[in-house]
Amino acid sequence: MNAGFQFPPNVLAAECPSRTVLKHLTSQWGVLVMLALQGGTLRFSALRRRVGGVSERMLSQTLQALEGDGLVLRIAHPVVPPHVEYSLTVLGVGAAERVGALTGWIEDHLAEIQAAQVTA
Amino acid sequence: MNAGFQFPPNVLAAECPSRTVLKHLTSQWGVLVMLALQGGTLRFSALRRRVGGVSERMLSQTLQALEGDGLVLRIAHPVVPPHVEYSLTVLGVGAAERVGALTGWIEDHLAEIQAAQVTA
DNA sequence: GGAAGTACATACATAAATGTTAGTATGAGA
DNA sequence: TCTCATACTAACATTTATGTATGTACTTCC
Repeated sequence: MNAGFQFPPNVLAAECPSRTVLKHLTSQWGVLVMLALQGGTLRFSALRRRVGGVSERMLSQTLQALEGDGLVLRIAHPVVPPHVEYSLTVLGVGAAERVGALTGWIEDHLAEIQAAQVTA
Repeated sequence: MNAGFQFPPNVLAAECPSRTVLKHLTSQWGVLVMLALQGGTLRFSALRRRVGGVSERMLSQTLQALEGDGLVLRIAHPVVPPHVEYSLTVLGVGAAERVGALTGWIEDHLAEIQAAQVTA
């Protein structure tokens, strides 16, 4: 059924397949896309406006990676001006919660961090 | 006191300073180092052995970034064969908890994710 | 005596991430 | 008619991340 991996999964192990998922989720744009989709379904261009600084290319690549991991659902309506909607899968909602907890923590403690930066 | 940033902090905004901290924490090695230090104080070489795949160069750079954000504490004992200890600061403990929640989630749901990858 | 371990820095080289520009097919609005 | 918006892809250029090799100063173990 599965290849010869070590179990249970451990991200600290270099060859653990969880590393790939970790990379997708913690990539610069991966984090932000998950966060943006936490607010609900969004179209490609709306997502692009929501995530400050993403290029179309990066957004599309990031979405494909997350879709490939089963975290994001892509629904394309075959209409003439393209209409595609992105949302979180059930699995994605769980991941987004943890990602959101991290970014939320950073936002809440940014002042303290900046104070530490000056002192150090 | 502070420059002309927008408040409150918002990672979805391209110019928000929280983006820098996010980058450090979600960098490939940043995540893993925080995780490794969750288990307690470690010396440089022990840390290197713990985090599968890091090179000395990356480990040292990562530690410096995290130290600069006030998340990691570095204590150097001025002895002849160098002896340096790394640990999480109070601030770092909070960050590590969120990072750990994310990596833990990934490890716990890796099977589901892999199933989705095959199907998709 | 020679090898190995410690905690790095520095220089160089390469791999990976990201950005920029242009292009596609078509409909709506000025 | 001309431009804009949509959701992309492909090609190319650049920046950033990461790896590799080497050196250091001194000590301990074989």
